[in-house]
Amino acid sequence: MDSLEIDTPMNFCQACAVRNRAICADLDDEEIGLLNAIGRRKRLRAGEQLLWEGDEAIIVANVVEGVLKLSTQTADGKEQILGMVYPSDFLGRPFGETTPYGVEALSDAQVCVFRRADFDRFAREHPRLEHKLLERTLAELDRARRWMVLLGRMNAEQKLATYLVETAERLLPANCDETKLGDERTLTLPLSRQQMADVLGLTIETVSRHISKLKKEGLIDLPGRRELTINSLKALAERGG
Amino acid sequence: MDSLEIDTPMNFCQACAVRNRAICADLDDEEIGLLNAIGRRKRLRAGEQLLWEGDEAIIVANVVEGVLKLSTQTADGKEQILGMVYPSDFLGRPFGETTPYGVEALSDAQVCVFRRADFDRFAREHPRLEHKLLERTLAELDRARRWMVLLGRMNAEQKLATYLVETAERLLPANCDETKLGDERTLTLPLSRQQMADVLGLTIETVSRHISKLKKEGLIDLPGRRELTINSLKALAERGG
DNA sequence: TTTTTGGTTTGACCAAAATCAATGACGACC
DNA sequence: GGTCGTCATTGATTTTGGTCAAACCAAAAA
Repeated sequence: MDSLEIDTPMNFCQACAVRNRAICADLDDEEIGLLNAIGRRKRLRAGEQLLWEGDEAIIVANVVEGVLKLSTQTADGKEQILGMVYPSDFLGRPFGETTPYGVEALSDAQVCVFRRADFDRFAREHPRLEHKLLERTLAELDRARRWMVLLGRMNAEQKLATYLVETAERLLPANCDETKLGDERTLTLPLSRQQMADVLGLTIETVSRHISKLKKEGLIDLPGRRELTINSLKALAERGG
Repeated sequence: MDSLEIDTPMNFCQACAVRNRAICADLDDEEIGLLNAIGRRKRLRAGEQLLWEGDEAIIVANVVEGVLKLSTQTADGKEQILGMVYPSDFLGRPFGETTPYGVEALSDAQVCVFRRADFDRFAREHPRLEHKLLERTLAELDRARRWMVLLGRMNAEQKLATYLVETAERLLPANCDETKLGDERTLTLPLSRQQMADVLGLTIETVSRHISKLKKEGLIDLPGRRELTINSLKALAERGG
């Protein structure tokens, strides 16, 4: 299957949901028009793979909608999730020969796809875009390094608590605190237990055990397998070290 | 102490040892002159700290000579080394408020230091420099992510073997192989056992034990505490998973 | 030379997480 | 409503790496 298969022409950047947050935010109308001409909108179903690890780096993309994971396999078959990308995030490896990780949609998703060669050329000719990309890449590097501390120096409980706090901060309605009740402290986990294990460098059993432990201790509740209620974000954050 | 203390004015980029490899490589003479005007050469002694974690991001720098480590502390006092920088590498956090890691010289070193504000302005006005910085940052992100796999999914032996192979590949004379004898397969380790532990997310005892194990098994020899002889790079690489 | 010092090695023991193995629960589909 | 398949939980056991403590060693200082 051709990975540049076109689902929808990307005609209307103007109406794009992430127009003001993605790396194209600083471009003027003329530039947007040019970018429009080299990009294509693509829809992905949950579970569909956009890029394979080690592939020639043919494409890069902007996320418009949905959540995707970046991940890699070890020689002995274990998986490590390297990062998650959300709407307005950029993915792929510009200015590189191969894509160093696989990309898979975790939910149904929409992305703007560019051939890497086209994108590289466009970027070099448009410093404002390159600047945005640089700022994002620097922020991503900071994030990867914080995650290195989690992977290298935290125990299972700290890893899990840190992950849950981070997830809550991203997904829970803003300025939610302990005083809120019910739904407002409940979120839908974007990852399965196995995927959490792959993010945290643990096994599924260890994740499950520590989630149960946090529940038993009253810090969280589990209305459903994919539902999580935070009873005390503060206490949870303290467990994160 | 003012961290912009000047040791030597950075007058002669032309004569700089890393002139053709650092991010300034693509600049023309006029641009180099401008960059020259905002940078200062600084010497560091082994063990001296250039940046403190959490500091306002006042400065960024290019490494001219020596090796430095980027590292961070956890709440419970453990250290995680996030990366090492070598001559021609860039360090610091441009376009950011705070420096997310401490920087310490592991050997005597020389760096070109810039006030962050000056550097940021210069970079925005010189897309060729920004492009170089972007390429480096992307490469660094790839490297950080590969390290995440090591930290998250490898056991102690795999971590150590991987580290030793990587170190050998950087420090051993090029195209060295098993057929070589004696000195040509021996290198000086740039890190102490404790620092290796901090890079690999282990304790010093575990590092020591596994080094002894690899020695007992004949894959390596230890002529001195800081000396390492590789008997079989291939076999060592296999241990790395 | 002897002493001191700091990094390193080694051993005994312990705790945490992985592994192995059932069992349980939920949703999709018939 | 029942059955299948997937995912999650729980328990028993093993393995790994961490912790604590002691010995070791080499280089620098006295």
